[in-house]
Amino acid sequence: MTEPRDVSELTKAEAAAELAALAEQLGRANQKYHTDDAPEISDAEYDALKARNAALEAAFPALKRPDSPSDQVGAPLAEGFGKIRHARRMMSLGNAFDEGDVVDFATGIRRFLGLQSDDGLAFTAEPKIDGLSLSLRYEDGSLVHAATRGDGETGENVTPNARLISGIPHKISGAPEILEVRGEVYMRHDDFAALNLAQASRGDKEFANPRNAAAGSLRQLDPSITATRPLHFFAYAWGEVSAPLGTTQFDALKLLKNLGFLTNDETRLCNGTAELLAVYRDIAARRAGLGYDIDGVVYKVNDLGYQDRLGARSTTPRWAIAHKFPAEIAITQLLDIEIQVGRTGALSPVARLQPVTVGGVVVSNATLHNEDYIQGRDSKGQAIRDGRDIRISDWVEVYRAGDVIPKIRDVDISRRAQDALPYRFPQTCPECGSDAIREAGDSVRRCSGGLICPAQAIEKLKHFVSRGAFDIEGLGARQIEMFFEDRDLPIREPADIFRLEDRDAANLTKLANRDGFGEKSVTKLFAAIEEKRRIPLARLLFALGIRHVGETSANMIAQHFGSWQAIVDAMQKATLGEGREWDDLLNVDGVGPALAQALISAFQQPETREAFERLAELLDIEDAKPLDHSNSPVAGKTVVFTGTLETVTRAEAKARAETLGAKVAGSVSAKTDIVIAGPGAGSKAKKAVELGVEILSEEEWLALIGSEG
DNA sequence: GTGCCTCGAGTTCC
DNA sequence: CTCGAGGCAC
Repeated sequence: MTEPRDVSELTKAEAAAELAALAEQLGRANQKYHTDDAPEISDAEYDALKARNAALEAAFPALKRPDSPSDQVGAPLAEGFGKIRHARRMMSLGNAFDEGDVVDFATGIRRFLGLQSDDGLAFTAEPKIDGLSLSLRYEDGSLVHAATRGDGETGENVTPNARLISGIPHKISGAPEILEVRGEVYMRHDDFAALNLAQASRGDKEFANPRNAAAGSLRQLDPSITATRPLHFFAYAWGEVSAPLGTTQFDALKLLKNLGFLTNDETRLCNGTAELLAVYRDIAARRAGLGYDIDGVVYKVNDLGYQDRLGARSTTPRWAIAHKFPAEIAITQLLDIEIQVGRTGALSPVARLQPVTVGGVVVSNATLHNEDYIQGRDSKGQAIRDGRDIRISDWVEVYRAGDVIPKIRDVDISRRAQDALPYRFPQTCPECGSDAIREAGDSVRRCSGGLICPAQAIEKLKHFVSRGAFDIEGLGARQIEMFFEDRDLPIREPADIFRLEDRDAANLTKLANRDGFGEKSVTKLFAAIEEKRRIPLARLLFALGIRHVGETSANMIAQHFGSWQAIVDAMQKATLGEGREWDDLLNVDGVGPALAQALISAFQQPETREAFERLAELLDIEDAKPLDHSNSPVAGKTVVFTGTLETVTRAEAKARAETLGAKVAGSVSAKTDIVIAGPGAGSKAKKAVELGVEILSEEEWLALIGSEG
C-alpha cells in the first residue's frame, strides 16, 4: 500500500477526489462487514481509511460530502444480508464419476435396506443445474424468507431478491402450514449472453459464466438491480414441512409443481441402474440444447419411506447422488513448482501455471499433492499417467476436480523441452531449513522443525483462531501473520493472544498507535479475545492442532474425559502402546493408535506440554457436558446387536441407535447394557445371559426406541 | 487380513 | 472437494 500524501500537500481537486473515493470504499466496507465472513479489508485498514477521511475533512471543511462516512459513525450499516439458520440442514450430494460408481450407489442402498433385488427400488433422475441453491420458507402459504445454502447450517437472507425471481411465488395455496422449498437459481444461456453484452456496453465487468452471473445477481444488496437480472428457479427438494408432500419423490415434485413452482420437466422415473444410465446418456447428448448449464444428473431414491430409513452421513444423504459429467480440461504450461508448508509440517507442492481458462474460470495454481504424484506414482506405488513424471516447463492438462479444485491430470511428453530435468523434491524445509522427513508408509514429507519452523508456527496459530476453534473476531489469518512478525507485541504461541492486552498496557509502543490500528479496533479486538477466554473443552482440544485430532475426535475425547485436568493427568501417566491409560484412550470412539500416540506425545513433549500449560492458565475451560439425550431411553447405553434382524438391517439399526445416543459395540462384555438378540443368536446371547446383561428381542427394542420417531 | 466408511488435512478461486 | 489414512466391522 502506498503511503498517503500529507493532507497539506493536496490540491482542492485532489482532496475532493480522494474524499469521493473514501466515501465509496468505506460504504462498501460497511456493507461487506455485515454480509461477509471475510470482509474485504481488516478492521485496522477500515480504521485507517476513516482516519484519513477525517483528516481530509478537517483540512478541507468545505469539501465535506453530504454522504460523508464520518456522519455515519455507529449507524447500522446498510442492510446487508442477515443470517438465517436452516430449519433442516441443506446437505450436499455425493458424487459418481462413472457408471461403476452409480452401480455401487444402487447396491449400497439395496444392502442398507436389505432388499434382495432391484424390485420396487425406483429412482428419479433429473439434470443437475449449475446454479446456486436456495431455500424458500412458506408459512401459511406466504413466502416468509429465502436463504442461500451458506455452510449448510446457516445461509444468507436474500428474501427481497428472491421475490423478484420468476418461478418463486409469493403466495401459494393448498400447501402445508410450514413448507420449505429448495431448488436452484440459475441463468439461461441466452439471458447470460444478453446480460454480458449489456454489461460490456456500459463498461461494467462481464461475468465469467452463467453461474457466477446468477450468484452475483442474487447477492445484490440493491434488489432493484436483481430485478433487472433474468433469474429462474427450479424446485427439486424441500426442508421442513408440517405435513408430508407425498409418499414418493416424484409425487412430491408434482405437488410442488401444482403449488406453482417450476420443476424440471426432464425429471424421469427409473427402475434400476440401467434406466438411470440411459437417462444420463440421453441428457448428456442433449446437454448443449437445454439452454442452461448443467453439470450432471441427480439420482434420488423415489420412495420417501426408504429415504427416511437411509438417512444421511455427516454431509450427504445416502439416498441421492450426483452423476457428474466429465470435467472440462485445458492445456497450459507449468511455470514453476512451489512448496508450501502446512501446520503439520507437510510439504505440499503447488503448480504455478500459465493462466488458462477452465470451465469459465481462470486458473493459475493447481495442487500437485505430493512428491509421488509429481513422479507419476500413486500412494501404493502404482504408476499413474503411465508413470510419466511432471517437470517444470512441461505442457500439462488441467481440470477442476468437482468443478472446483484445479488439478493436473496429465503431461504431454512430446512437447517437453530437451533440457527439462526431473523435478527434485526438496529434502529440507524451504521455510526453516530443517530436514524434511518422510516416514515409512506416509505419502507426505514433513518438516521436522516443529514449532521452530515459522511456517508451522504460523499455520498452527491460524488454525488456533479458525472457525471451529477459538474463532476470534478480528483476529484472522492476516492479523496472525502481522502479529507473528510484530517487534513489540509478537504472537508466537496461543498463550500470547490472551496476554496481548496486558502486554499492550505494559508496552510503550501501543497497538492503538500502530499503522492502521485505531483506538476502536483495538478495543474491539481485546473484547473479542476476552469473549473467547471461556472456551468449551472440545474446542480447545481441536484448537491445539494435534495431528489426527479434528472436530469430531476432539468432541469424542472431550466427552470421554470431561475436563482438561482429566486429560492432562491421563496423558502424562500414559505410556505408548500399553497400560491402563492407553487402553482407556483407545476405547474412545474414533480413537486409534495413531491418534492416541499423537495425543500422548503432544501432552508429554516438553515444548508442547509447556505451551499448553501456559495457555490453559489463561483460560476458563468449560467441562464437557454429557450429551443431552434426555428424551432418549438408551442414551449412554452400550448396545450389541446379534442374530438376524427382521425389520431393519444391521447398519440401519446401528445408525438409529447412535442417533439416540447409544454406543453400538460388536461384542458383549461387562460394559454392555443391552443385547438385542434376533433369531439365530448364538454365543453373544449366551454370554449376555452369563453376564446378566439385559436381553431384548427386536420387537422389544423397537418398542423401547419407537417413541423417538 | 481385507474392505468399507469417515474424518482430517491440504488446496483453489470468488 | 478430494485424497489418504485411521478406525472399525467382518
